[in-house]
Amino acid sequence: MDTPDRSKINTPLSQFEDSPVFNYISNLSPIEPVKSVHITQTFNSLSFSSPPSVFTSPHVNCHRESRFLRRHNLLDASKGKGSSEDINNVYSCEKTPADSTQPCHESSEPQENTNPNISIRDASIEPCDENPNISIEVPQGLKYNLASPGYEPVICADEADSLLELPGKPGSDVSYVPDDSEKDSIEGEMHLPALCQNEEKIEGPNCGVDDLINEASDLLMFSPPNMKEAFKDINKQLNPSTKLTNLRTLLRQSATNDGHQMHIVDTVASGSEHEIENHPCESGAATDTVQRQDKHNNVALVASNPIEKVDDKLVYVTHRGIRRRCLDFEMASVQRKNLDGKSNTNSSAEKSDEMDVSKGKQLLPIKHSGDSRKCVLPGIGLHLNALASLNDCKNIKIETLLSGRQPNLPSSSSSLQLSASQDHQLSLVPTSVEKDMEQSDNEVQPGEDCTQPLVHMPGEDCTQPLVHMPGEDCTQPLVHMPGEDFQQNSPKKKRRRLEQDGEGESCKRCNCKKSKCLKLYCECFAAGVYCIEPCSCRDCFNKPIHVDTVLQTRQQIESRNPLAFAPKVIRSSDSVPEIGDDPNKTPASARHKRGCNCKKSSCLKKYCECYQGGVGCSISCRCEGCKNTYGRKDGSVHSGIEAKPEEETEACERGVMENASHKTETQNTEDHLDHALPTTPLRLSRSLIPLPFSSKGKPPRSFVTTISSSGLFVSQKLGKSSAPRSQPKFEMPVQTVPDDDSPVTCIKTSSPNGKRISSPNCDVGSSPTRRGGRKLILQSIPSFPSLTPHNLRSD
DNA sequence: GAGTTTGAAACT
DNA sequence: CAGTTTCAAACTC
Repeated sequence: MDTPDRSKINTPLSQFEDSPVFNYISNLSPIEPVKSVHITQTFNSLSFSSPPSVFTSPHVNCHRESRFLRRHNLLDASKGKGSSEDINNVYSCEKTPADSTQPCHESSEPQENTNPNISIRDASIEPCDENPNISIEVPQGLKYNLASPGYEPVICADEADSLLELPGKPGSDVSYVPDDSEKDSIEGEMHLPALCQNEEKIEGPNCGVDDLINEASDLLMFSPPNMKEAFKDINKQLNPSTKLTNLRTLLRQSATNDGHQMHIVDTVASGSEHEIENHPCESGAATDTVQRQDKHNNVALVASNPIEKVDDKLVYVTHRGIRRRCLDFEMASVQRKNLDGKSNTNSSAEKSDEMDVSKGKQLLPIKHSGDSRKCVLPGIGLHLNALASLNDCKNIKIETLLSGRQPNLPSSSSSLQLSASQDHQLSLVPTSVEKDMEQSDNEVQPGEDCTQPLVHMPGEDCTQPLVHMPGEDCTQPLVHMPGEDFQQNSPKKKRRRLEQDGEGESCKRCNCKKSKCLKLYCECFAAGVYCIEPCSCRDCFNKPIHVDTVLQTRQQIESRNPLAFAPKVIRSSDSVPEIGDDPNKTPASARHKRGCNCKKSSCLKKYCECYQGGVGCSISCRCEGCKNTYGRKDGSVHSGIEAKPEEETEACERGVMENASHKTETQNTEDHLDHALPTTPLRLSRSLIPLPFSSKGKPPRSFVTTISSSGLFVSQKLGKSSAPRSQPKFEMPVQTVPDDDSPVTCIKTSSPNGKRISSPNCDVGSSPTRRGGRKLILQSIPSFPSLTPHNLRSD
């Protein structure tokens, strides 16, 4: 693949050089010509792909997440194929990411984050978000290229700078690359004009270069592999052509910087692709390295790319979509990396891997996080898991707070039906989540065990690794990743540890033997998450491969009980304690949706879902001899959460307490940091929460809710600040506001009898439910812009 | 690690 | 809707 392209590229370049036009352009700004060409290709591919991706079914989401694969595929595709829809999707996704990176918004993040990791995360994350939004965004990307000048030359320039000068070089390369892509002659034309415009605007000395660089970087983002080739060719050609002094300088810089650029670009574009990034980084060292990288990348891509096989695709995609899946997917890469790292000294490729590890420690982790997140998003669409996992991760890190977002995920998943609207929602959710995640990750890493994140990254399963990492052996995830079956790992121990830590729940690990992980017995499935390696389940169908089965099963279950996947615990207090109180008579801030039915555990053990969720029992509970430390059914314990400490004797409680303290601390810190970092969102997302909104949480709602939820969380933070919560499972009320609220209220309202309320009806609207809705709504309203819809709904 | 307890989920 | 069974987590040893 590469070879032919290179040859192609070379010829065009030489031609350009010879042409007077080329000279003229070079004089003005060497980049321009290149850009025009390059852009055209990129856009073309992107533009075409993007729209489909957006509208595509849930799978699309997954694809989005699987940027790596996509990229790889894209690369391959661009070189040779580029036929499959998936590929197109990938492109679109990539585009969006790239675009995102380019655009001031996205780019700003990377820039802002001095830490490579952060930048990467953001980049990776952003794309996902954007993707969802996307349908439109893709066009934006195009627009950007075309209209980019208008879009914000200044910002772009800044971004470009932030991206590094490297991009500039790459950009040149990129431009060449497009040339290579003979495909888009037409597009090329289109782009050219745009480029011209850009150039004109750019005409400013600095601006021109920066812009070019930016664009180039963008291009690179889109097609890293091409970039490499382009670089090679460019270097060769450029060097010969003395005319392009600027280019030379750029190239020289690029030689040193390439690695950085590549990293950035790759990270941003691919998000997850360690491999790619690594390669680029290595390549940065020397052009030769670039070639190697190209090969290496290809290899990696091939290996990693599941796309080749449909099943593989699904798997990978889903994985990305889902943390766990990401683990699998990434695991392979990780293993590779690890292997490379170990043996790496020899091969450049290996070096690249090492680069990832060493250099990238920051990057990798970030990337991983980002990837995982990304994956999550897709996963979300397919399965709630992703979200949950994300949340889990966040929770793990922060462990504190909020729960909020997962619900959204579930809802989306619950809907399963992937309507365009849903997609959008999904996209939205992910974005917020991702941001949060990113933030959290960023923050967390530093604060926590940075090492862990690094470790995780590879596997990423944010859920576990993150959790484990800190306390346990971060390495485990890696180990698992490789492919093992979690079975080997003792899930119980892990769970216990996690639980003790206080947040084990976030990382769901099941041990199902007969349910095939397709029933609510399975925690993973119930949480809307795919089973991961750590799981010791048997005959597990709760895997990306069996997406269809999972979805169908979910639908069936939801048909029976719309709230089946809804978060079991609702926290009213988090966002707005006061509001939360309403629903329940019980003091506890949060309430279990259905309420427990404990008879022997006195609601003092994890057998009790309320206790397990860190919430007090409510009227809806039918428990006997309730002694729930978080709040008794009779309401004796008012501040259930606060009360916890009293009775809590269990390690879990301890963990909770600790977590709570940590949470409070983290929250406080985060709150302070919120401005700088999106920590808040992170918290939210991390908060755990699993997922479950689905129940009724219809995807669309989740959408809205998610957005609003973030706001809610924010408000919560501000309002409550520290109230520690130990709610592993719960999701959050706020986010779910619409959905959850109804259910919650229903629960509460219905609960009087003491019987569980399945409450499908409740959602609709019993008066009581309205209350819950109101509360939630109120909370959400302030926080989010999107509130309007909610309000309307609530109304 | 194996076995028991527990309560939710699923089934009738 | 109630009762029973199934299931897997939680817990104990």
